[in-house]
Amino acid sequence: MEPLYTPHGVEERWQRTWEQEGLYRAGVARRGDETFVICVPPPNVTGALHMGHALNGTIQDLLVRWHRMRGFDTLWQPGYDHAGISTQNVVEKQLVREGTSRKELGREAFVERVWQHLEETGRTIMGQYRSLGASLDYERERFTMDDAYIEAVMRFFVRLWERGWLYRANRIVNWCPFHETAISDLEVVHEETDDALTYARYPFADGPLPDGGDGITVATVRPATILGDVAVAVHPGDERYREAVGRDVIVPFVERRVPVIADERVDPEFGTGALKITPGHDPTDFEIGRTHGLPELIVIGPDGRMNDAAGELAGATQAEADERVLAWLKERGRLEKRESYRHAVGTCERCHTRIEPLISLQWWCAMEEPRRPALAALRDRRVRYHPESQHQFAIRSLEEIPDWNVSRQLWWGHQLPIWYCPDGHATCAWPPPDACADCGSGELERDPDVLDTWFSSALWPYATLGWPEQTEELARYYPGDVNSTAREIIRLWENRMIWTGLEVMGEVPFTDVIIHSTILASDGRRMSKSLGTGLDPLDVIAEHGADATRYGLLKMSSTQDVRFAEGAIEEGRKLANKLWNVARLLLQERVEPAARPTELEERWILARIDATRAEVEDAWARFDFSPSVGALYHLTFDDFCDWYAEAIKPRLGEAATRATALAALERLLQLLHPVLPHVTEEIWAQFHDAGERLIVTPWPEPDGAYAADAAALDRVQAAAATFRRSGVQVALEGDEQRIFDAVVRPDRVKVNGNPAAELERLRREIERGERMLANEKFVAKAKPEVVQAERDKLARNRRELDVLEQH
RNA sequence: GGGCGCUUAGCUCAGUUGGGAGAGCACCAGCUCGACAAGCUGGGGGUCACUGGUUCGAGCCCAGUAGCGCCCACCA
Repeated sequence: MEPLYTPHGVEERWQRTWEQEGLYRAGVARRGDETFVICVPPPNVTGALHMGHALNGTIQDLLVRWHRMRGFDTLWQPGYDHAGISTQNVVEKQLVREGTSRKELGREAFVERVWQHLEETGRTIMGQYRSLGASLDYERERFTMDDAYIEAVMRFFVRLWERGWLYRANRIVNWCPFHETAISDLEVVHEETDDALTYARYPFADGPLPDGGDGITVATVRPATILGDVAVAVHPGDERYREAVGRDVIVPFVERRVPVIADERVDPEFGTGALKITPGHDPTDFEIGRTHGLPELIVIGPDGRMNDAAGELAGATQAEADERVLAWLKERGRLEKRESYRHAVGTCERCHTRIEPLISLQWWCAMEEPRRPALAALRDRRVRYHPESQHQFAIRSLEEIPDWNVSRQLWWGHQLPIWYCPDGHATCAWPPPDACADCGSGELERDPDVLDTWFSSALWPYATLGWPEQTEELARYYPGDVNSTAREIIRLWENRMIWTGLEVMGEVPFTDVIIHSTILASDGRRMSKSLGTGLDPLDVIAEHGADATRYGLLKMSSTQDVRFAEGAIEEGRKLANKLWNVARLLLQERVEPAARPTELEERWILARIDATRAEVEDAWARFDFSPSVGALYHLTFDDFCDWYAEAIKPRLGEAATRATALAALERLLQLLHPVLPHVTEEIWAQFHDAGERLIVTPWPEPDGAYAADAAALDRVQAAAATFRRSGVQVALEGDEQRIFDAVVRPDRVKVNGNPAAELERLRREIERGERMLANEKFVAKAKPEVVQAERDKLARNRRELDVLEQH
């Protein structure tokens, strides 16, 4: 064994060994009927592991390794998501670089091309999980586009249809002109953009008002949409426009006569307080239009250009149309002013093209009914989000959930199981129907749209187990236990798994959802490729090792945003190195590990290990990881190495001492294994056969045999501190003196303390205690045990002061 | 605009029901003792963002202020 532990090579070797020996398989170490199931949030096939994945993977792996050791039938389900729009986006951009396009290729060839792309790049992600030491059951990899999974998606869609929750409707949607598809609100990202606010004059159609007003000025950032105006709206309480409401104005450029209406959704503070209403191209206007029964004019097409309804501007880009409209206004003196205006504009999260709000015919899933059982489950805490604040957020999200637009005008994804006959009847069925359910026509054409990619993700916990087939695995492993993910996925994924799980299986898919921290760059900014603040976890692993990376990530995780701290990773590396070296000390001559403590320090370390076991179990059960790794660090460095190993050094030649030491080391390695799987397994292998791997060894049982000794070293440690600070030895007896001599080595170590400073410190403490106890209100009102503790402390300090003063 | 969170040592962060301000790193000093490209020991360093309040007692509870971050959001 080398003095410096180097993870490289060691970690890869164990990752291969564990997998080859089948130790990642579900149920491998089960010793009872209890199951523990986590499914990994399926990463996008196109993506690469980022720091969030690494933290999430570490948390899940810790829980899985822990439960595996506890004898649970453990399943950690891996897989990928086809990531509809993201994947299509990547391939489409490739095609653009190659000088061709999706449309040139045609749908079939394009989908073929996507599959090719996945062959090349898609399968690298699991390799990244392997590098982290993630003990997923890799043999069970699932993909949302596998045949069996497609079957599940189709069957689920038909089920929703049969429930009467699916409907087709024209609504305003977020339209991405690049991908030419609708996307959900959750896929829109708002970006600050510099725009111009144009103030345009709309004259009254029937001449000036009695008070002399001859028109209304409205403000818009998109002059081209003036062509689609069907009204001008003002706030009902706005005195400025009291006379105008009910009259008509003339829309510029198209010279259309439209009414002035009153609606309280108009903000009288903004612009002129008058809003032009364009139901075809603005969500608020759409709502107002529907309320007032206004026509819905569409002047911009799916490609983002002006359409035929725009007359002479048909085919123009919006920028061109803006110019033409502005020129028209200017010529006629209707352009009041233009001012620069910075505001948030919705863009497609994948291609960052400006979103075009568009009225479009889409399939929707009504949410009123399906959300109900999920809401009840959250309120009853049959599912709990951690931390609690996220639980509240999840509930609010379900309370406010809008109907779900499930159709996408993409080519990559699950095509809707809906067929239309020439009469326009829609038949929803799977397997594909032979005839129209309404008229019996055999001429059926399948709806070209595909499902929102999150539709298939929503089925992940049971579709991966074989649903809709009633497989043994589904019966055994559903419902699962824990799901762990990032905050922004709560509405997209978590809540949807909960309601679909309740719908299909009648039970929630898991009982706990861990919403892990977001890891920010070390300067506090968001980690992102475009900002150049991203950090590749594989680089961190390459530099410090997977164990250190895991330790560091767990150490960092705490509140919802944490800064990446390399120091935390370095701490993990030091812990692995320390463990390695104390093992070198204890394994110099091999004996059979056996806990037969005869000495005080031996009972003490066993008690300390057991106390830490309890502490760690408690923290992990609460999904609180950061303090637990700190406790393990303290146990290893301070208790195990600095006190226990030092105390037994003089007796290391005795086989019995080493046997107990190795038994203690075994327990230490077991506690550390879920955090640092590789180095612990590597050390374990130094004194165990291949037949007994640490990864599947039983987690230490509670062992209260030495609990009384947990505090036994307190006096020795206090004496050591006094000696080191002052050079004065407090009298000890027997074992305590022996341990003191072994650890402190008073005869060989020069004291660097300062007796005067120690005296002063003690006097200050005593004075403080006396002051508190002299306070009648404190003595009267504080809890009795607190008062007693103060008295004890004061007495102890006085005794120590006596000893010091005598020297 | 709404929600959530943060503000504690030079840096990154812990501080569980209110009762002696902590860790790791960095820095300074001493030691080298049977493992530790290091380790061990000790030390310096903090108005716990600010202002009020509750309390015998507040980093912790309450109200407010300021700054920062993330998420969400249809002010044209």
